[in-house]
Amino acid sequence: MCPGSRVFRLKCAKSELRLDITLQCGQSFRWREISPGQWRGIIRNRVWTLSQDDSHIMFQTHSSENVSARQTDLSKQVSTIQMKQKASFGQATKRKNTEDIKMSPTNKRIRNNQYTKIYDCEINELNDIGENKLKEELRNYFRLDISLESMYSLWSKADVNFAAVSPQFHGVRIMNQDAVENVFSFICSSNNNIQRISLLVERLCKIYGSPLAAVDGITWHSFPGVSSLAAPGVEETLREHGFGYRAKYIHKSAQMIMEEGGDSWLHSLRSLPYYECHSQLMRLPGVGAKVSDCICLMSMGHLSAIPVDTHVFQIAARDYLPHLRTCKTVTEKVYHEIADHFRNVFGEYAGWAHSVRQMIMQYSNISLIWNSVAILNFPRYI
DNA sequence: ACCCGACCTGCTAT
DNA sequence: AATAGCAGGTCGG
Repeated sequence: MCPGSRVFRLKCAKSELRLDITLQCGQSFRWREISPGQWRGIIRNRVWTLSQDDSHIMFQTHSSENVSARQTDLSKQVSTIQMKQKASFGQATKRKNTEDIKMSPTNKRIRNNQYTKIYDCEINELNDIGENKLKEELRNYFRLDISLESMYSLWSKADVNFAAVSPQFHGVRIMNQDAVENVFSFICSSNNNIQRISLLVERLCKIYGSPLAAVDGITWHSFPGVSSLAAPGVEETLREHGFGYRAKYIHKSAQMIMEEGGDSWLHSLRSLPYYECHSQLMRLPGVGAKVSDCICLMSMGHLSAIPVDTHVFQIAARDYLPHLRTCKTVTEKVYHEIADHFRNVFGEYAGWAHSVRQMIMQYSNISLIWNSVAILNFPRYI
């Protein structure tokens, strides 16, 4: 572990949580394996490092105390200007943002590293967080209040395929993610691969997020607020940064969320019944049925939501619903038929069960491609 | 109601 | 060395 901040232990059997698959299976796109068995990422605007043994999760959090002190006056100026721009999104002109885009790579590098000083005071206030509160955040993020062992045995009874693949892969969890991060990450996911999704999400944070802490020389940024993604010029900027057609979706969705009432509107969807939540999210540009279900499942607390992607469609047609083999495309009707089928099979936590099965299958396949003898590792990103 | 092509980008496999 | 093919989709005709 990185020296400087204290390492805590949270009692948690490995059969209840397996970090490697859970963190790298395409739920969240911001976790990195910084050394074997050691993961670093962000929960609730704090940088965490996690590892585990058979009985405990070891964790530590990182604050900007660790940010190296090198900072020039120039970069301070740059960052102050940037902050002002961010703060006054309402009055920000398109031209200001265009200037932003055209910054030289050097200036960009300076800028990206250097909001830090400004945030020091805020972060230091956060330092006073007790061990118990951190543990609570961890429990909440991984939904540790739900016992997985009993769920696995339930799901194994419900589905022979689950029973077949699950024994070697206990502890795969659906995380309870931040809704804003979830929405925009999965807008990035359309017609895309995990490697590039991770890259885009990281880029989004670097451009529009704020620095949280520098750890081992790497500055970690918060996920951008909705208002900064709704600001003028965002689409153009994101296009220049390789987001392709998703740039428009991100910008328009951010604007729509702001019109509806911002974060509080998004969070209020949690309390709607699943189907209503699902259709409300689908109003956002770039959010179709599949992405909406990802969000329902991973950040809205609707654990019966089943994201049906092309892969799920193929498996469903092959192994469960043969009459769908002739379908050319996944229409809304077919989509719901597949989702409803798995909800009937698995019951209340169908989305979790189904995702675990998919992840395991995917994990196994990918590993087998990488090493034809043993199941070793998930591919590393970046 | 269903089907189809277009859409950005970057990595693979010919 | 160039180029089709494709990746956990979405949208509009």
